[in-house]
Amino acid sequence: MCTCISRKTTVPNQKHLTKSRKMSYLDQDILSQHFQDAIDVLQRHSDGTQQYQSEYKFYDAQGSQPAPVRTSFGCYSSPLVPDAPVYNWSELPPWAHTVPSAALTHTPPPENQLAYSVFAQQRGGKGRKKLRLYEYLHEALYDTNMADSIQWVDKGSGTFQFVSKNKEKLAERWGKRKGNRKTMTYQKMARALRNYSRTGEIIKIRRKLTYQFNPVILQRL
DNA sequence: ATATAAGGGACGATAT
DNA sequence: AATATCGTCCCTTATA
Repeated sequence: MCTCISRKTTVPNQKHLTKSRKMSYLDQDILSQHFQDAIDVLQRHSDGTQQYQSEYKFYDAQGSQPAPVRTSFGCYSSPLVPDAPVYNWSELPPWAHTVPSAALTHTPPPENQLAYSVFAQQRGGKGRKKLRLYEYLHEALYDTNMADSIQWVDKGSGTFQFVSKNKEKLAERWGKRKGNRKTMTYQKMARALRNYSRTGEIIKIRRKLTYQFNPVILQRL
């Protein structure tokens, strides 16, 4: 009884006909990915997962303007990992044409909203905008209790990674935080993350469960 | 071959 | 009323 009605009437085999992506990774990609893996391991073994936590308070209300230094453009890959670029920008990343041009030339509405968002949260309580997913993720990345679910791969470049085993827990918390009706899952959360790839807040990089903040967004968080 | 991760279209829900 | 931002579902494709 009460079986869920199939909510959708999609034609299965027609929808995805248009997408025929050229996959077949280049050897270079695979190599860099393996390099990244190695470096990741090294990093964790050397300085652990939480590095300098104190100086990087999120949403800290001191001096409403942290004097943003946006000079890190032109090299999105981290200075900490010279040999293994976190992202292969030569492949025309999603925000190569959206973010830098938009964000740096004429400050689009999304950023204004973002600024407002952070501002509103600082004021707390009233007029507070809804928490955005990337804000939550950023917050979680600095939450030691979440370290088993999400962690930085390279803080400098804004690269982070979900932990396969506990990623559902993080998703669940996210859903509760938002007060969703149903349980949030990683799959659904990742769907939202994929939307970020279009808008540029966060992109997916070619490592398992690994994403990267847009530097512009990151420095405002 | 199987499991898991990733990608994305379509549409609903909710706050702004 | 319109839009932004997901949330939900569901299906395909890619990778390990």
